[in-house]
Amino acid sequence: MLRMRSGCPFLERTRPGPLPGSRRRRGTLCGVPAALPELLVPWFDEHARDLPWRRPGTTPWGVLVSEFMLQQTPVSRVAPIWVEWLRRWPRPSDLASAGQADVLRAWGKLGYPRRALRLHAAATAIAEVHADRVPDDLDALLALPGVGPYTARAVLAFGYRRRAAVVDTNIRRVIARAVHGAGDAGPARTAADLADADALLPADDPTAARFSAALMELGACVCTARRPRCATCPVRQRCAWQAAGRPAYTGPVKPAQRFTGTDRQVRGRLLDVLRDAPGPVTRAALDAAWHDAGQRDRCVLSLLDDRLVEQFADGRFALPGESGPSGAAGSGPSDRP
DNA sequence: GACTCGTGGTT
DNA sequence: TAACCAAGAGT
Repeated sequence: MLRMRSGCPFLERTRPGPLPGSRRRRGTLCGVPAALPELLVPWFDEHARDLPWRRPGTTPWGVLVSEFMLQQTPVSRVAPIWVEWLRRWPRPSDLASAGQADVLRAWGKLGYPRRALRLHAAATAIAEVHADRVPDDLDALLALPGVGPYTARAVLAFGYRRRAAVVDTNIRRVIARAVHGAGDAGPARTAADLADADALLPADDPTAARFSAALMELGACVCTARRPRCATCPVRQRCAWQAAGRPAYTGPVKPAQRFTGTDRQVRGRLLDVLRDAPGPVTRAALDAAWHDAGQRDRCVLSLLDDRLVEQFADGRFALPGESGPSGAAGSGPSDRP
């Protein structure tokens, strides 16, 4: 049974009967909450940030690249890298033709460099399997490496202007507050989160796509995690969290993620050495990157395992695909640890 | 479902 | 200033 929570203005039905395809299970909103799109889309028309991947002429490929880069990485750091990538590799086949070492260097310090390899692999698949056109089909997108539930739907919505429920950290937070009246989203409930987001979407494709972008923008710029700017929020009058007196988040607290001293820091240091080097480096060069030999070796192994690093028969290390010692037979990357 | 995977700006 | 946070995906 779906129960209307008190003070939840977006749960008002705007159509008399059940909607086609709507299911009345827990976590699904009943009816179309029309107020949210009508408030948010005009606000977005006026306040949307001028991000490079939102400019006219951006292709679905450009959108896909932006979504890869934006996975867990702030807009301000992605923007300049995205511009350079799209200038250098304007089509999937252009990226597919590049070497992995060049791709990893162009990725720079965006973080999570496995994303760069996955994007390269996705570009290869798009070029070879999809005739160099980014798929506009959900399952085909999900089959691409590095493309998960969020990115696949984001490409549909922002690349093809289709009605697709995108669920990211921003939208989860906005829904938690404006719709459910909670202080924050809490742990992901994938199916229910998707149903919530879908229930908010207007029926037609372009408006739904625009609305999804507006929801994310609201979460990124107004309904922020730390200090939400409720005074300037276009949804304030209809926000369940406001109506409830902005109660504090009460759900489980996720343990703070550390970085200093972790394998992630060590891997980052090691990769940084290889990115900055013009070619293969000796083990001694990597030794200088981290003091703890045991942890260092473990991280080198994991980088080799992730195909972010290669080792040559002469013992030296390099980014994948980088040319090894010249003229020496059998000097290519070794599969041995 | 809990962990892991980079990096740097903000509070 | 240490902690929090940022358009998630893969295992």
